Amino acid sequence: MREETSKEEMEVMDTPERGKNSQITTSISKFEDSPVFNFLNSLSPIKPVKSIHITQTINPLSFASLPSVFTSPHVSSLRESRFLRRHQLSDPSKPEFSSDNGSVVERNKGKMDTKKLDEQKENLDPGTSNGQVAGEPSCEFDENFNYDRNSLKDKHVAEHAYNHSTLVPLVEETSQRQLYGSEVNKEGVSQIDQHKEAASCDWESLISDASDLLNLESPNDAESFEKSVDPATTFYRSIKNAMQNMHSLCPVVSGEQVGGRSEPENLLIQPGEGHESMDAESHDIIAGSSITDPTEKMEYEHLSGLYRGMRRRCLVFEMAGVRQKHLEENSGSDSSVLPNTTSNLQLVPTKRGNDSSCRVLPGIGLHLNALAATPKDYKIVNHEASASGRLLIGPANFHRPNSDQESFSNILADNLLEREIDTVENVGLPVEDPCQESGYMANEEINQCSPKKKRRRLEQGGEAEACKRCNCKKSKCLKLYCECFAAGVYCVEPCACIDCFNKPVHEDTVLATRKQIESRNPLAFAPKVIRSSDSLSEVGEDFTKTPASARHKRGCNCKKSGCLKKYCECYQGGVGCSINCRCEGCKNAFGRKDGSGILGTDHEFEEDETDTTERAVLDGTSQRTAIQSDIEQNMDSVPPATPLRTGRQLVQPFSSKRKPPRSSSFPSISSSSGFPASQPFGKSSFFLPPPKFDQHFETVMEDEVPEFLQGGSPVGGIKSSSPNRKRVSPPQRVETSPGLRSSRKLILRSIPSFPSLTTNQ
DNA sequence: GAGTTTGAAACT
DNA sequence: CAGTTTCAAACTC
Repeated sequence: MREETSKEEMEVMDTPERGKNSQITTSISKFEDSPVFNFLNSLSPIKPVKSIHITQTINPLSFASLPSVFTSPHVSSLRESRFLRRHQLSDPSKPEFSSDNGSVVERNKGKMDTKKLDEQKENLDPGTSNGQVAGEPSCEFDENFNYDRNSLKDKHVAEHAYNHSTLVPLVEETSQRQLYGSEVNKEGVSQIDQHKEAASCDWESLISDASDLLNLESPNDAESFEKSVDPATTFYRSIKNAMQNMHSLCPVVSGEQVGGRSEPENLLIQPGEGHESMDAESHDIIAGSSITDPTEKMEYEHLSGLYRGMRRRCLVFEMAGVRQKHLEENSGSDSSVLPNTTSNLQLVPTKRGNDSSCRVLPGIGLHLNALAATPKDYKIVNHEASASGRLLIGPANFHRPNSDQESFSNILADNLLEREIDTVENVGLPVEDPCQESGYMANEEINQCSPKKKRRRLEQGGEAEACKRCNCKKSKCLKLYCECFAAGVYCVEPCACIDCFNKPVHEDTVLATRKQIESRNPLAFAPKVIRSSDSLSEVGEDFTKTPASARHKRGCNCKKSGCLKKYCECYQGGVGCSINCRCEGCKNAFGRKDGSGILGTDHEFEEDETDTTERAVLDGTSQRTAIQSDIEQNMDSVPPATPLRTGRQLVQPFSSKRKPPRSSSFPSISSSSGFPASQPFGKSSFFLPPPKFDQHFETVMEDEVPEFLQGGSPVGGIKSSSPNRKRVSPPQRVETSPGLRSSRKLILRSIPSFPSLTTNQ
């Protein structure tokens, strides 16, 4: 097993070393062929996998890594990954490294000195600074955990390296550097300590840089990184130089050679490393590989940010009910990778009321919880729908990176879309970001820890969640009037609500209320805006389209606003009006009901949704169609049916498939967040709500997960049921519209299955 | 910051 | 299902 992992790692490392890998594999194969090996194999149920396995294992590893990421909230997977990278790879070239270091340092010390923090804050954007600072606490554990892991790994590596520096093919200079460093350390413990100290110091100094980097997000900060790193960097450099010299002297060092020689050693070494270390490495490697590209890094960051944002409140929400389970489950599921993280999250003391959100993390919102609860679901969701991932926040995040790049890409695309949308909005529409970023940001960020505002936006849900603040005076924040509640998040300090019951303290009440609402409208907490992943990815370029691609499940009922103001949920969600809308005088900039809008016809939307849903579910395109059709059909009959996702089932509580009134629309986020039970997909939770852009995200997110819902297109179906029915009625399915719809029809036919899904609830 | 407008949510 | 009321956000001043 280990061997495989090591191999995988090697592969991951990719680059020139592959040749090595081949060699290694050969050696391994020899090893395997040995009588002893055979004997062992006979004893062990585990069949010896040859080099081939490696590839497979890699994936698993990646997954494992994901969870870790997931677990770490604020810091977000990114940091962790980065962090790991650093330690393991200690790749100076990467700017992130510095940031990671910073985080690491903090971890080590527990917390940065207030002064340092302040400095960092100053350096950082207000939003980011807040997020980091606030968020750090929550993340600390995770970070620490990672740190430990890294240290462990480093130790292992060092040892191994020491014996067989060549063994570690990892590779690249950075990795080599570490190895060398480790070797050096071995030579003298004192040296090691010194190095560590130096490193720590560097880390600290780096932290600020890291924060800056984070803000900047510029991938190419190697230079800055180095500068910032000074001590550590210098140290590594010296080591590196020495290593290079060594290499010059001894050709062996090259990965290939190493692989050839040490194969056996490698095997041993890896095994030696604890699972954790393995995971960490894998993570690191993965991260490294994934991150390698600046663009990728960016994406990563975005995602992480989103996740971060998402986590906050939603998580909190669920904490109440689910927490315990989640904790257990999470620990269990994630445990492999991040057991600590979960605990960490929980542990993370929330500084504020908001903090509760942080706490929540562990619990996650109901939706989230549901997701968390069922790891399987997670995976599914993740893979299938990025959206779900969102809700899940954690999960989604995780998955994306490793397993589903597609989802990842989708997410990224979503982000892009959001951005685009922003641009669009700039053009005409108002952006809500301000709230999020400005006011909420701080709080939210704090909770989330994620510095990046963008992410927040992206995470509609997150934003919504994060940013959302309510002002409820009479509803006690226990009705959908309350944005927080609707989003499935607890109210936080920023909220100006009166007699608020939407707090962790009143979990029972909140949950009960949610159930009631869901009983009425299963989709009440579902994302309001559904976006088809397809639309995103496909549309991609045309942000104009993108908005259109997404739709409001229910549709709006605007009469005076012309769907040009936030009063309009469609507009607010950054999506065009669709057939489902009953609006009068629709002038929605994102797309008019009549189809005159940017996007074009509602039909498209519908299609998109269906597509998205399908995609989310199937990944496979071909399947999609079938599935979509099914889904759509289901939707008609049933809500979103999310057959796919188990979560859906939960989500769908709404008994009546159709009925789900509009609910289908709800903010995915909310749905997720809030009432977890119903919608596992929490995904939506991320995005959903209000947020305009966020919504986009949400929509996106939703697309994936919600897709189910959508798929459900249900929206339409649901819508029909919902108050808006009028709009709905036309509902999509009917297909008044030409071409696109026709497709739908087909889909509907195929559908039948759904009902069962919906039935679950 | 107060008041108005708006449309969703909730209620009948 | 339709109509009305309630509510809080969005908006305006």
